[in-house]
Amino acid sequence: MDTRVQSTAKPSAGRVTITDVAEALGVAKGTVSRALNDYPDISDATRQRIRRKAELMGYRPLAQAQAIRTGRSRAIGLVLQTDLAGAQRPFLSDFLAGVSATASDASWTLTVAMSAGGDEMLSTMERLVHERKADGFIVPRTFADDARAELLRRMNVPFVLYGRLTDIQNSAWFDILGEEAMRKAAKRLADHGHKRIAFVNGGAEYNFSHLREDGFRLGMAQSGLEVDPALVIGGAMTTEAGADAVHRIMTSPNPPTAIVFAVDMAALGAYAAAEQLGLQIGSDLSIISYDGIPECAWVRPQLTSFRVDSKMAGSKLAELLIRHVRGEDPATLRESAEATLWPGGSDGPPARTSEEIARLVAGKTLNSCEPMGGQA
Amino acid sequence: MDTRVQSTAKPSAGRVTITDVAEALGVAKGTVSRALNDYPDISDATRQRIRRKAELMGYRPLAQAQAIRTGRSRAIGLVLQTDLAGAQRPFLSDFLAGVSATASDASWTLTVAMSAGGDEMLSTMERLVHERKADGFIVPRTFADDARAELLRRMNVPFVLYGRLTDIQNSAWFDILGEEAMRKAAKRLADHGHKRIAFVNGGAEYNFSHLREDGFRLGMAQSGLEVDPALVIGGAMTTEAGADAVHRIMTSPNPPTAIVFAVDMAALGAYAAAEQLGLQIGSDLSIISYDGIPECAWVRPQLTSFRVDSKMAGSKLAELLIRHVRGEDPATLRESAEATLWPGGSDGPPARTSEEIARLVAGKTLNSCEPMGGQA
DNA sequence: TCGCTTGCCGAAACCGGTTTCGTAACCGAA
DNA sequence: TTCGGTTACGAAACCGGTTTCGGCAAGCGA
Repeated sequence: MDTRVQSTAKPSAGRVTITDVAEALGVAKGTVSRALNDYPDISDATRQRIRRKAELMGYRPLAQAQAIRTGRSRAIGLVLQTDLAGAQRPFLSDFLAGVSATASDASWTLTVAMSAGGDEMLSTMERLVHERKADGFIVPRTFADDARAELLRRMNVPFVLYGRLTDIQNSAWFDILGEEAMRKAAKRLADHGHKRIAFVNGGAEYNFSHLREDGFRLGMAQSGLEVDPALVIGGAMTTEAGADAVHRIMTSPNPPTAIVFAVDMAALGAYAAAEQLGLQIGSDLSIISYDGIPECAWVRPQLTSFRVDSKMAGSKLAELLIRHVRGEDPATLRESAEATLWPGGSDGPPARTSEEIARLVAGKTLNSCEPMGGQA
Repeated sequence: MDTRVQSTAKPSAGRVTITDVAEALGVAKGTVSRALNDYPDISDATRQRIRRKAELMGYRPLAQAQAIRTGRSRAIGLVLQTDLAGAQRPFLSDFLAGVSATASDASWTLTVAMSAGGDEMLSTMERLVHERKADGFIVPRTFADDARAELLRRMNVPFVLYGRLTDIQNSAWFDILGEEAMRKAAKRLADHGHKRIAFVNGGAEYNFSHLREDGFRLGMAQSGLEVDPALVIGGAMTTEAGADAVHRIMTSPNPPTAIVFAVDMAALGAYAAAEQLGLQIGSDLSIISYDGIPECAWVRPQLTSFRVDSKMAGSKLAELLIRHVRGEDPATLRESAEATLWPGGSDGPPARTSEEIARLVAGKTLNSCEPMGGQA
């Protein structure tokens, strides 16, 4: 009768270790390791035998244990900026879903940290690398001059940028062609019959802002329209900033009949501003934006926007990073995708001329102007 | 020929290891380990000496290496449900910020995974445990009967629930007292002068739904009002479901003048429904909700809601989990907090009686009724 | 037949820690 | 002075893997 007690409080509680597999086959554990890792000095017959047995026993190597020798633990690092919580809120969930799905499929995991910007973020990344909690990083929201990329390059840690970098550095990236969307937005408005079209850009510190402005200008040029420098405003990343920009633009002497926004959050500010100025969005003022955040469907009329598939982006970035860590040349790890137009009711043929709008607005602006009231 | 990319550099590139510290002091590395881990058989003098030197050299133990012996890698696990992406979107960013901040302070890290619900989620958690990528879990959105909690209990893995559990199981949790908010919401509406108040609840599978309904009923009772069973609808977790519920409630023979919602996402649906029915929110129909998601500030009038501090919740949960993993009795690891009222313009004294509303609505409902048009 | 590769695998060192075990040195009591 | 018991630490085993090293046997050309 078997009277053994199972109370072994070993840390390997229940796990199948490489030693178990080796003993079951009567081979050395080094042989098992080499067989599973495709070393060339293991015969095909033995490799097959070990493979099958390992599979059968449900052996899965412990990433931790591998890491202390190899330095790699199959973990993707993602450090988010705390003070951008509002800006990333709409995307984060989808983005994480994409990253996580791809990571899981490859038996990788995802280590997430949030920190303030600047040096704190850099030291967080350094800590994760030193503690081997991340083999490489996804770097979201690439800055025109990105300290994170610099740090990682210096430490020789693989990374993939979400957003291209201007300088011709040897880095991997995935990006959505925002400039193409901006070009199409300008053309779409021109096709509606708009002549004076404004552009509200995001922060100049982000690399995408420059690209999107280029795209807008290209679209205008292709439609035979001129860009009035007075109608290009930058730095609008929030609803408040967007509302403020719209207010300034629409109260100028020669207001536009349409506005292209680089980011949805700014475009949403147009609704409050338009209400204040007595303008109807979709007729008096057409707007098209970019991002495709769910809030687009909240406002009336719904915001026409170019939708970015954040889940796909996360998935792609994870894939590129894993390939990078596995040794592929980063220069070959560059991909892009396009945003797709989601038409709402916020754009259409101009209902009034610039002069009519100016008169209309002039009547309203005698009152004080508070960009956005309430909780936000 | 071996084409794999072998790491040529030492894995410990630049790191200070325990051996470095031991050699620098001329002691055995076991001694360093015991000194830093507060073993009782190390003299105070030696302990101090080692502590100082380790600090000075910038030694930080490698969680991975510790893990293969101790089984713990100082990592918090968080598995999110993919198909709830929409529902968690508003909170996720803040929540992660809280978890991450507390984790970082304790030199812990956060491993995030997303998966579909059901068995896939359970096996994801199992994988993370076996691979030692998580020492314990934060379990968000507790179900009334929660398979995750069961699994973790069976595997003897520490976890902390975000949301109480009904059965008197020996588990740790943090929770916001939603029932208290619902009670206050009912009272506030009663104080406005409302007599007929409806309640739109979340899904019955969530434990919080039962608690919130109890809170609503308590508030009604305390205000001397009766709850009409016809005015209590459950299962509304999305905007569409909320709009649908409002439509059903307001087209009933004896409609209410106010509605309390268990979740903001459902409450937001009231705006579309009210517009369709020709009702003014804030006067014809008062609504108060719960969650305090940023979208509350988007709608007009702004939604009065009880705001949950998700960042604080994440932070608390992380703290409780770490203490749990460190050995504290889970029964002592239970905390709660209250949501705070954020007044908007969506509630006020009733502008019409139930009969007037019924007549008003009757005139509108001749047309077809589409709950929500557009992209969403 | 001999010597030399070459293929294949076992043995052992190693990674960076933790934990067990054994013992020298010190202590107070006899 | 001797003896038994602590105290405090070194040495070594161990965790679960990877990687190096060396040796045996088969294969090959001379």
